[in-house]
Amino acid sequence: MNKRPATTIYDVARTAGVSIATVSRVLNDPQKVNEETRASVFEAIHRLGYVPKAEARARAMQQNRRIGVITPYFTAPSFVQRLRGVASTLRDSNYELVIYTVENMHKFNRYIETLSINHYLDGLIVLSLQFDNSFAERLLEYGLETVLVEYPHQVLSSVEIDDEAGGRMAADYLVQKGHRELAFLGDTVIPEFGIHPITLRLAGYRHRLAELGKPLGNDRVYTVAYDMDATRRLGREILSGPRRPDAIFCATDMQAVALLKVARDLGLRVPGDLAVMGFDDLDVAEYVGLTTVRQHLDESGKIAAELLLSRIANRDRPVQHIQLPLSIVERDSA
Amino acid sequence: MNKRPATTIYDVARTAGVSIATVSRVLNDPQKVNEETRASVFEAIHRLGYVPKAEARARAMQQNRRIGVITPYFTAPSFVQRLRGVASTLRDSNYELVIYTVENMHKFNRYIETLSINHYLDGLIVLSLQFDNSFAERLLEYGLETVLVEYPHQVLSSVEIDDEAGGRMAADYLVQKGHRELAFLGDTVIPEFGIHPITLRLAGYRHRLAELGKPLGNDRVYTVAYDMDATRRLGREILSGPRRPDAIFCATDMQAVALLKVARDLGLRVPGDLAVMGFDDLDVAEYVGLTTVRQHLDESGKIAAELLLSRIANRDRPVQHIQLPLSIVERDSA
DNA sequence: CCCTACAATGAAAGAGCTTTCATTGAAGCG
DNA sequence: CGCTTCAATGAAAGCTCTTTCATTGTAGGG
Repeated sequence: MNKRPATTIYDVARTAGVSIATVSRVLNDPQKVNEETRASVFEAIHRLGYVPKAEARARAMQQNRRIGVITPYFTAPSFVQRLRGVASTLRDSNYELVIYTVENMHKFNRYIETLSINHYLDGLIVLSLQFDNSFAERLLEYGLETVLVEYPHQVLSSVEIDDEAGGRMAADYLVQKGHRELAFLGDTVIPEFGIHPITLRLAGYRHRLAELGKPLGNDRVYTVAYDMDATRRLGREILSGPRRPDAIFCATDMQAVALLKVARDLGLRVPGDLAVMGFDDLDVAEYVGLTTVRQHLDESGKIAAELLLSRIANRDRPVQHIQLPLSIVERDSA
Repeated sequence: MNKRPATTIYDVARTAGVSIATVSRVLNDPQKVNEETRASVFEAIHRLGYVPKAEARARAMQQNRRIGVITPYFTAPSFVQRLRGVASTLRDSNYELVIYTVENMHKFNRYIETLSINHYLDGLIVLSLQFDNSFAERLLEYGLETVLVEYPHQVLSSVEIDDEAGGRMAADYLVQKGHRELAFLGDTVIPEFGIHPITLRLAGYRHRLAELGKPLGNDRVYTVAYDMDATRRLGREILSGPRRPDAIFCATDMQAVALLKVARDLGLRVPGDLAVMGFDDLDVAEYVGLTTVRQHLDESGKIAAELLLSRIANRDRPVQHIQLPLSIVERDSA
């Protein structure tokens, strides 16, 4: 049995009349090599049927140039927007973006284990997932650089916002605009992922309202599943009921948008009869003119990615806990 | 402090007090090394949690399979929604999702070339990018299974919609609703990616309108950059001008939403004074109650992924060109 | 005892890549 | 024209292992 030795990068280099370095570059960083050279290298590759050996490649590369993002099954626009931020940073950094979606903690657990062990990511970004200590230990032990978004942790870098402050800002804003009958609309807690910023937003709102002498009664706090239809149904109920609030702070833009629509359907003038305020500043907020508390989602993704890259480039950089500022974006709804 | 990037064979050797050659032998050819030595090497391996690195990576690359998605820099909601579909299919299939964003054809070209050769993806999905024959040849030659979305190609599988038919459907719908002064609003052509469904949507619309005896004059075709602000400005102009149309078909939901907002700001009743119709059925269409031509973006991503997986599982499956149906989703705006 | 045989081991040379660093030639510019 | 800049390239070092080959020590055989 005569084994034909596989073609290597050397064969390609010889055939194309260049050095192996150039061949390697053509494959990994093509913009660094001249158009013509590139063409002729490709031709050689093509003619010899060259396929790089994964094992040798992995060996030579200290890095993989891959960043993973773990996110809850990404159906919520807020995840998408953060992801977009991550992608925009990674795009011009020559890192690949690998996405892992998890539906439950179990799967999350599995990802953490296998990813940390087989060292084939250079860094990890975890979006909006509860993160317990055992995960952190594992990651540290295996040296997988990680940045958490929306869930702080002692020993890992994180990017967060102050949800409570956001609630307070909304309270201040609405009261200052002269509204008297304030309410809150949020979604119900999903226990699965154990993270629930909504609770904090409500707490801040409520607390501040109390300070301003307009305590928020429990009958003014509505909760509903994170679902358009359900939210609209509830909205209709609230808005056509006897004691209609004149301003509602919604825990997320999605709910605010649903409410806005109901209000319009009912012929209410916004913000005259009803002020609606959201939280997040999703793209859609701009489309419909929703006044909202902006948490700059794109930016949070961007910053998380930048943080990660800087730590990867230099392991000595300290762990950081970045608190992103919130601001009120005034549009037409409140 | 557990700052361990990765344990190498050298660490093990040092710990066990032997040379790396011996460690290697213990792993690959154990009977060649003395019983006691072997035991102590194993102990060291255990204590350090050593996993042969290069090998582990290569193995991981071998068995963890990867699907790549190439998309234009994903800022447009329609890409995101398709991506979501892709992710949802891949999620329970043991495939990783790797995302490549391209800003121009040049970079796209690069990706195609290197990805096909590197053998590093098991399949590829291309979203909304013009795809010329040389790409297809390259992919076929290197056996990288590919599915195109929104851009048909002879020899590669694809998932498409009939944009022209969509335009016709809109025309039918609006005319049947009794509107008389019809117009069209679309975004200007971006030559970069060479794909422009908008043109087709307009063509279908115009053609059908002509058939229905209501030819669309050029003065009733508005174009504007794909940008909220610009669209709103133009919208204001159109709607407050002398010959206001009573129905506008927008080439994309984004524009329809912008227009809707302007109409409301101007106090027009929708759909009484003005009917607005979109195209895509983005999430936002539902939020704001936009009547639109649905192309089921999530579904297109899902189907593309399924198609891809089935071809990967069985190379004999035929190439398919799937034409996704369009439908009109009647909401409140028209 | 000396000599061969052989088991156990380490030093060092690959293996097939990537990446750094230095070199070269061609612009750009005052 | 000299001088700086910069893109394109090759030489060589480096990555983590495997394998070859030389070395050592020990056990038998004469």
